[in-house]
Amino acid sequence: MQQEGFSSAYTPGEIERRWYEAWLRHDLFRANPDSGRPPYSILMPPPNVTGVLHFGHVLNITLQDIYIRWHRMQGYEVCWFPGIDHAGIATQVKVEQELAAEGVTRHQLGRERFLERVWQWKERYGGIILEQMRALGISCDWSRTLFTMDESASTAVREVFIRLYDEGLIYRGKRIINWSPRLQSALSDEEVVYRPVTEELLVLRYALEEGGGFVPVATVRPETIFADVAVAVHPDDERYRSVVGKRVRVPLTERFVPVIADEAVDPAFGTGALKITPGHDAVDFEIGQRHGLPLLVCLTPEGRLNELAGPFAGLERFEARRRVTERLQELGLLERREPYTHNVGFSERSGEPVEPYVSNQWFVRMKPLAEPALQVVLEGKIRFHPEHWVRTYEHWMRNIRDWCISRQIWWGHRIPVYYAPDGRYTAARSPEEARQRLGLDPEVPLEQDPDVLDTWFSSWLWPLTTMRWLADGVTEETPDLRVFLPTDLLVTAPEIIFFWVARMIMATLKFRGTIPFRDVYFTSVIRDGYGRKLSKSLGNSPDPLPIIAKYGADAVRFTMIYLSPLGQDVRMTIDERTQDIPSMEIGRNFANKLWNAGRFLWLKSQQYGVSSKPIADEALTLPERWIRSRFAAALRATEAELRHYHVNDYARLLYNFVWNDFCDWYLEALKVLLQRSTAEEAAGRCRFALELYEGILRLLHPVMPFITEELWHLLWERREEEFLCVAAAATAAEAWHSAEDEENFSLLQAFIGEARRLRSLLGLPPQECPQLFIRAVTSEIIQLLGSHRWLLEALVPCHATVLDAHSPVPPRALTGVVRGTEIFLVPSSDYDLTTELERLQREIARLQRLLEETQAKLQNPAFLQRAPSAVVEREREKEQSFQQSLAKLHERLATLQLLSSSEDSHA
RNA sequence: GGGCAGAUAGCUCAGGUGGUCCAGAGCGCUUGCCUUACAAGCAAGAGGUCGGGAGUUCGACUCUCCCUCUGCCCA
Repeated sequence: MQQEGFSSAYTPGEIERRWYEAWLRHDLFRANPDSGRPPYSILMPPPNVTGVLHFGHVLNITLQDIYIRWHRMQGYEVCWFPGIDHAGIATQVKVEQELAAEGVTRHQLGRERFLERVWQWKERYGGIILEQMRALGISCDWSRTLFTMDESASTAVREVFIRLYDEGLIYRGKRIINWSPRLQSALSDEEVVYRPVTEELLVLRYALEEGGGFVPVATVRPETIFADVAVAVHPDDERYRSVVGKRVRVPLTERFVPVIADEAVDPAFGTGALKITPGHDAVDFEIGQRHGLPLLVCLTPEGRLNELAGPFAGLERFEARRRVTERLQELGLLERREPYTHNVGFSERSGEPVEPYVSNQWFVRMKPLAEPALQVVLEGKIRFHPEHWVRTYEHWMRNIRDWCISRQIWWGHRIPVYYAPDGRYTAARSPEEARQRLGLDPEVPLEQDPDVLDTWFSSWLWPLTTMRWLADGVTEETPDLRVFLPTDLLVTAPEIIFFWVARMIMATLKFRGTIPFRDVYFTSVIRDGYGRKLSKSLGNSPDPLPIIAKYGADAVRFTMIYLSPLGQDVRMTIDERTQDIPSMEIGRNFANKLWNAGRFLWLKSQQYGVSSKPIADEALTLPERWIRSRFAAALRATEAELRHYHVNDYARLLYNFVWNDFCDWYLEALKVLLQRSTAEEAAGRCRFALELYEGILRLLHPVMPFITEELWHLLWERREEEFLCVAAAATAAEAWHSAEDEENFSLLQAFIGEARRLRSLLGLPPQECPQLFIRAVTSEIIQLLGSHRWLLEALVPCHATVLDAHSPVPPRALTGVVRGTEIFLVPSSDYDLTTELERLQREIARLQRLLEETQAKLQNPAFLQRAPSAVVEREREKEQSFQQSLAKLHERLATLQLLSSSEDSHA
């Protein structure tokens, strides 16, 4: 394409923009359910419409893209469904903030106009995150993007509500729910976060009606006494046995309430006697129901005391607590007070403590839905990765509670329930249908429920709505549903296993009779250098876009994957001042390495030419056969790692293969090899190298799509409309694997390594070539080293001579032993032998220790008797090899000692 | 309070089914090098009683139990 652009450093920016644009222009990501190819599909967890890209997304999205791209190259018909979530409360809060800046409340604006504002806001800011994701190169099918408030999704939501309502699985009920006084809305259990708070535990005196004393009652919420309906003790509690059944007076009121006995009371807590306030506590609510107690409510939805509180009415709840406590003290009804730390629920969205509150809400009966959803996971029809999440899932599913789906906000799917003036109500698609269902005349006015549905009520239908199920309210079958459901993989954060994953399983089983996905990958949680979750408020959640701009999308993708082991959190040091992530250098350096390997091959191709066929197998040298065998192994291993969702191992494997095997050894060998070849051979070797390198690009494409696409075009004559993105995956022939070549080459590597070690002791400049003597013991080694002398000489570097076992060697030399074979490096005359003497002595001591350990084992009769014979045999071999090496080193030591003493005497 | 995960080199982490190279990588550090692609690099090196204790075993970083600490989820 444009080979003059092969610079010495990889510059990602322009390349990434160019290729993403080209992929989109050629419509490479659009799925065709009718292609007849085997399908592979993924549902993208829809980011919130209010969302901005953070590193959790980067990891999540990259993981999905890897699997999508990998399967695309394997020949699957791939479909990745993107979308956006309307994020009810989060979005409404954002827009209300905007209004607040203008000095307007949503109530002043009214429902209609407020919703218009939200839609305007959505048009302006919604989906920015999808734009941001494009910078990562994700290959999802943009033509299928769905917004959870789209007409089609909303229709399906309404139909599902009506179906469940008709089946009796959705009901309206009075329940204690989590109420946010600030949001004026119910919250789901999942929207409440618990934090330890130190408050005061008060012991109050509830006077016995008959006189003669008090029952001491412990509470942290004195302001709710106005709604007390009983005092409860444990049935076995001796202290209170005599008062059970009697009546006590609620302090500050004229009311008398019974003392009851209930198993739920913990006798060890406080005084063992609790006030029962069913209107303001979930446990009390249940106790109240068990004992048929009345229900009193003394707080308003705004969190202020109501008329039940008499003179305290109108006070805000925490102010009320102080005032009530004061008054109790004045009246001598406060026995004692002590600090008490307990967990208090806070609203995740608005931050204030939630108020347990009795109100009319809509619920989904979960038990019947949970049962089959648990089974498909326990039976392994859906597999979790890592597997341990199954236990958490099971625990939750077995203890599941009904799902409160109504929210007292305006932005969301309005509950399709209509109320008649006579108080009757029904779910319906329209007021007309509601009148019909209720048997009312057309002119009877109806009122629609003002509440909207929990955001997750649309999310749990995601596998269905993305594929257009009931998009028009009637059509149950679509091409996408037929081909792409069940999807193959879901990649998501573990914290939404209950909000989302579990409920999608329930909904898809319920409405489609199938599982929504086969594998679920729970991603790592990204943390900063201190182990804290990344969050905007902590200032430790950098914007990925500048980091992508700085290091390149491929580098960021690669680093994230490289650092993310399955089931383990990821720690990344973040520079809080510059918002930089230094570990991104891993990926950037690797990309640069890959780039330069390509540049090297390109330069060599220019120099030697490239033949149309690679060099014949018979003409291949050991380094070439070795790297081909290693490539075959890397290919097999990467596929296995990806299949097992060990993505970090996939990245590490390729990193090590490219860097250590391909660049450090094969390319270094190739430099020498090309010089030693005829022109024809050299062109064939270039061809061979290029084909191998192309295989590497194919292996790396799923994780580093841009740089691999660019190199794929730079190094070959490609037509404009050819893309690595849709090319076939790499392959390797069976015959490429050769254990013998791998063994022989690793032997050469060991010799080169030892020689380099000796060489570095001399501190020689690179041009200088010392003499290297190798005294080989077997003819195989003599043969191997003799025929690869050129490789040793180039890579050490040195002048090498291979000798047989009994040949003399120069007395002044540094010594090493590689698997029983001695090597000698001859230093220049001024080298101080004492350094070498000391080194030899250390080496001897080290081997001596090892020998002793081995011998200790071999002298242990229990070991000889019980250990498997193969293990014993190996120990014997070790013993022998240590002894041999020691003998040689001792011999050297003696020679050198003699030499150095004679040198001393000369001096 | 219930459940789960983890504790290995200064930092971040690898080390299925116990013996295999005196425990590995990257970064950082030390030394020498701008050596025919890459200083975002090359070569060599230092650095760990594998959280503590007990047990099982001929043998434990690897299995069991207890303890300590860290984090997460749920109530």
